[in-house]
Amino acid sequence: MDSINKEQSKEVLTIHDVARELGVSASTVSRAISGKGRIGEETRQRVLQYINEKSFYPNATARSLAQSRTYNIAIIMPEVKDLVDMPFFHTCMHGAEEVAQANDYDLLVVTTDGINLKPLERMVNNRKVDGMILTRTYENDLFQAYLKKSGIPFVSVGRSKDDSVVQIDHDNSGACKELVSLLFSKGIKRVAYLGGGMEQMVNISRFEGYSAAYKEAGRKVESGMVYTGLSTKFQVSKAVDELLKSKVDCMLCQDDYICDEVVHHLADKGIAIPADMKVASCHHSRLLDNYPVTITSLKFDTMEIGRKACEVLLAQINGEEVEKLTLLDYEINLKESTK
Amino acid sequence: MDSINKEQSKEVLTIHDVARELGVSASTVSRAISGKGRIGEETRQRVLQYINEKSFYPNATARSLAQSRTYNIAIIMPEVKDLVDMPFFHTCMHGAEEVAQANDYDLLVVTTDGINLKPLERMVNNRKVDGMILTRTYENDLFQAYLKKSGIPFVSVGRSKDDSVVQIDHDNSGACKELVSLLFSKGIKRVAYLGGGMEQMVNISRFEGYSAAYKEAGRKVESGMVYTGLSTKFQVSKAVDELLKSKVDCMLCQDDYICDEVVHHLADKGIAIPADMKVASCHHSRLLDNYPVTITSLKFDTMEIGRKACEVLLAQINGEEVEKLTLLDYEINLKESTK
DNA sequence: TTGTACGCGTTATCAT
DNA sequence: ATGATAACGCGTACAA
Repeated sequence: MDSINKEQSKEVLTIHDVARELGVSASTVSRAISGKGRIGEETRQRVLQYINEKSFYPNATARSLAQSRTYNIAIIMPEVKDLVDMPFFHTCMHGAEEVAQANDYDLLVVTTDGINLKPLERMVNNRKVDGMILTRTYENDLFQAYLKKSGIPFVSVGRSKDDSVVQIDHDNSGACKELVSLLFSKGIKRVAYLGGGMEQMVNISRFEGYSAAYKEAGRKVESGMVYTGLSTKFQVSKAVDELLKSKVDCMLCQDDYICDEVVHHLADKGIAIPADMKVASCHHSRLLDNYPVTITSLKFDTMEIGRKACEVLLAQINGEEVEKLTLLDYEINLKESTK
Repeated sequence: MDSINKEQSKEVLTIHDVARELGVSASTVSRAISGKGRIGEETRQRVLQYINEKSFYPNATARSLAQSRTYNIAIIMPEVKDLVDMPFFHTCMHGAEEVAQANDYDLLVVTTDGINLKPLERMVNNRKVDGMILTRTYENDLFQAYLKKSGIPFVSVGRSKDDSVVQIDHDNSGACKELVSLLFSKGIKRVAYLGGGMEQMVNISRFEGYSAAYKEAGRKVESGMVYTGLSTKFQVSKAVDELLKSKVDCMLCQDDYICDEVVHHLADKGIAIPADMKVASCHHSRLLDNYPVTITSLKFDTMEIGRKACEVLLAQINGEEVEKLTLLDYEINLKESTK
């Protein structure tokens, strides 16, 4: 009587219920499910079939507690102010999620501005995740410093100044270098650079590539042809105006946001692309697809960087030795804008 | 000796360590932290001060197990194909996360296409979350049906055909109705409608509003002025071409994606907005900010819908009685395009 | 191969 | 007000 009531009142099955029903012990059921430890193939099948029939799913929380493993990871997302940044981070997140799911992991989102450590601390202290993915890196990165100190496994999407940090990135530097070299080889001599904030590593990498191309060509970057720290449309258009006075052949834009403004401003001025001015972008997005003239740009597989970051993180969580630096491939799309 | 070793080998503190150190019992520490149950103010302070000093944080997993509560919720995101959809869902997610964090909850992301139930089932079966937010609703919604059957608390961002589902939405219908009525009152008589797939509830709501405005004006919607199911640029431009033959005054676009194409196509045709044709959009995004002419549109606070959805879900999880339907406000921005 | 017993770190019930 | 003790559901060393 007692046992019947007990059984009926159970909302969901536990490993013990299954064990009792099958006349085996709970540990046997556990072994059958996890595949760890020796177990007779026959009983194994019997258990698996039963839990499949009854659609029993082991309690993830209990498993977490017993294994001190949450099967969760977190992805730290920046607060996106510019809409153009959103596709990158969102798609990256999606890639990470895909790999996470495939490994029976779940993905937790944490959004932070670039300053406040609180959300990170909370996540670390609560121990609800086994590791973290950092999706925007800075030259002086407080988040990395904190995570390193905390001891929690993490990887960074984007380069770090700290070599001990596990980094996954597109080869932004190599890509920009090759792009500029390619422009040179097409007879485009004076390539100007229009960039945003240099506190973000991705922007540093791109500028490095630009500089490297000049160096390899035996030339020096002319200071008058480089604009960085551009954050508003007005600043971009002003930079364009100044560059127009100094006889540049091509404007290389650090990202599609800047490129968007450059294209519009040139159009307003009645300057034809590519006849009067070449334009190229260090980052492609569909924003660039809306122009009458197609834009030469670098293309990175954003989903892939998310996937890779998650793969490396999981490997690290599993105690495997991982590469400190994983550089992903890029595509250079030569289009009309540099013809 | 034994106890010293034990203490030293501890990686992180537990509630028992704290208890032993303070000469109290574990339950007292628990009470001090949770605030539940009676406890002397003096000891309470003593415990709180100690755990603050030692920066002790209770193990979230253990707490989950004991309370059968995960302090996690999931947000189900659609796989975004159109870039224009991304801001909505991403911002909505951000809003939800904000409220979640504020309530000591964490947010898990699950991306699904509109068909495959597996990711949802996995989430439900694993019991890693206390509830879910559904962010895209369909007229015939398999996800809602499944979640309802599963018994897990959930809310939907967007309307549902099922009245028993807890829904949070902008008043898309009301907004569209008011917009069209406003256009009528400005002397704009023939307002055409260009919309996408009618399997999504948001699109159904908008069209309902459009129809309602006609009805209120004592007029009937002319079938030749309504295009739905538009999904490619080509389809949109073809619809525009056809409408141009039939003397419409204004093209009302269901979303910014369609509006974008309409604006571009009209420009290609040399048709001036608003002189030759008025244009309005049922959804605003920064995509619309890039045009030479500003576009009349509806504006919804996307962050707010995410926040609200999370609030209602948490209330529901806490066993509170919640409204079945929460409609959020909207803004109508009258701009040049309908002057 | 299988079962027993204990640990994982809390919360909650019942005494005191 | 506080403490002992039993859950919560699973994993695992150890024993059989």
